[in-house]
Formats: sequence, structure tokens, C-alpha cells
Amino acid sequence: MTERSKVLAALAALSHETRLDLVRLLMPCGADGMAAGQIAQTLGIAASRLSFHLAAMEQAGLIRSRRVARNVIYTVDAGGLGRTISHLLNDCCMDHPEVLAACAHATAAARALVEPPQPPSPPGMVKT
Amino acid sequence: MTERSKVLAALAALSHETRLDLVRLLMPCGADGMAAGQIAQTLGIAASRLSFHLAAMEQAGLIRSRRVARNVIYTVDAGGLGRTISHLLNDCCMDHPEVLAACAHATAAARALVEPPQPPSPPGMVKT
DNA sequence: AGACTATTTCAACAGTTCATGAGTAGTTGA
DNA sequence: TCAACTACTCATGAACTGTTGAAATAGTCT
Repeated sequence: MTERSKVLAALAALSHETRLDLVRLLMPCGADGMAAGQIAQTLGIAASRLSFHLAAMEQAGLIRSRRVARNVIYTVDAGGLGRTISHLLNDCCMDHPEVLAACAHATAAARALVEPPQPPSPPGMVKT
Repeated sequence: MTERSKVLAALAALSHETRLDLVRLLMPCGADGMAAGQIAQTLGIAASRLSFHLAAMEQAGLIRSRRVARNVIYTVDAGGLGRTISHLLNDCCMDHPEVLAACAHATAAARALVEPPQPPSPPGMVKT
């Protein structure tokens, strides 16, 4: 599978209400993840429907699953998600200034991440 | 239309080979854009098919069109594209460190953009 | 082993998306 | 106004996607 078609699959997977909800729900759970049953209950959807979407997301490389006792625990695959967004930003948008500017908030957070020894925020901050 | 459904529409629009090609083709054209006929010729697709996809992209707020003489010129809407990616990064991924790290390349470029008065690159640079 | 729980698979149906080709509408220059 | 040109719309059928509930499977506890 080419990088290209992986990204297409990931984008298709993300372009659905339930599956975007899934990411938002699983993201804060981190490596602990959440059991399928609990996800279904939280989102208020039928088990079979959830299973369908979980499979789509896993196939697209956006989430992972592992069995724990009688539960199946799902976690987000931050790497897969990151690669998808990165491809969009770099390959497709060619790091276009205006696109990057629209991501300024994330940019600021990323900057803090890659450049941790930053003292209190100086004046003249970036705004969306 | 909520911000949420706008993003869903934009993601759906992007999750198609032809339409992703469209972005990649139009992006380097900048504000000059490209005429529909030339796009169809470059991508090697039928005019009606192109029109269908152009309409989908415009509807999703990812491109704009304007009439010039007898041609219709299409340009990417960098703001719409940026908002979509930003939403993915901020709202959905909640600025998760690992996701941002995977976007390090873009991040570096963005940093250069928002912090232009940066002298020669110091050692210990960010790598993907 | 047998009862029990959690999750996935399956088949049927409805709705949506896409490619194709024919026809239509707007623009230009004579 | 006409002819040439450019781009769009529409109708059709094929292919794909998402929902549902019932049935099957995998794993656990006593």
C-alpha cells in the first residue's frame, strides 16, 4: 500500500461523524484506551455498528486494539494520525504559509513541545 | 453549518484521489490558479467528471472560482484547508505530543514562519 | 463442562457517490 | 446575431457505504 493510498484511507476513515467522535473519545484515554462496550455505551450506538467503524479505523491505521480478559481495548495510533496530518500539511499543501498560519495554535503548541526550555510567553503572541 | 460538519465535509472532499490531486495541482499555482480546461487536460480526466469534483471541493470550502474571460479559474482556499487541518490537530487530537511530533517537518516550517527573526539554524534540529 | 459476557460477523436493505456521455448555458469576436 | 469556444448540468447505471438485528465466536468464571 502506497503512502498515498494510506492517507486516502485515513482521510476517508476520518470523514465520518461517528469515527471522528471515536478519535475524540479515545485521544484523552491515551495508552489505557477504552473497551469496545464502554465506547458503545458512551457514544450511545449499537455494538455492531461500533464494531464496523472500529474495524474501518483500525484498517486505516488510526487505532489499535488489544485483548484484555474478555474485553477488547482500543487506543488511538497517534503515529498514524500524525502521519496523515503531516502528509496533508507537507505533501499536499507544500507547507503553504497561509495553511500553516491557520494552524498557528497547533504550531504554538508544537513549538513548546520541540523547544521546551521556553520561559514565560513573551508579548506579541500568535493568534488564529 | 457547524464548524464540525464543515470539517467533516472537507475531510470527505479530501479523501478522494482525484480531489487530492486537484489540491496538489492548484497549490503551487497560488492566487493565479488554473482554468478548468487546463486542469482537466493536466489530470487527464473528462470535463464533466472534473466539474463534479470541483463543485464538491468548492462546496466544502477548499477551493474558490472566478470567471476570467471565457475561462473559470480555480484557486485553493488556503484558509479553508488550514482550518480543516487545524481542527484535526487541535480539537480532535487535542494537541497530542506524538501527533504533533509526527508533523515536525511542518512544525519547523511553521516556526520559521511565525518567528522570522531567527538567525542560522542552531544545532539539535527537529527531524521526522 | 456449562452458563455467562463481550465482541464480531453476516445478510439485507437504503442511501450515497462516482463515471460517463449527451445536452445546455454563458462569453467572445466577427 | 452568429459561430466557436469553454464550462456546467443532468440522467443513467454501477459500485460503494452505513445501519440494523440476528447469529456466531472468543474468552471468563464457578
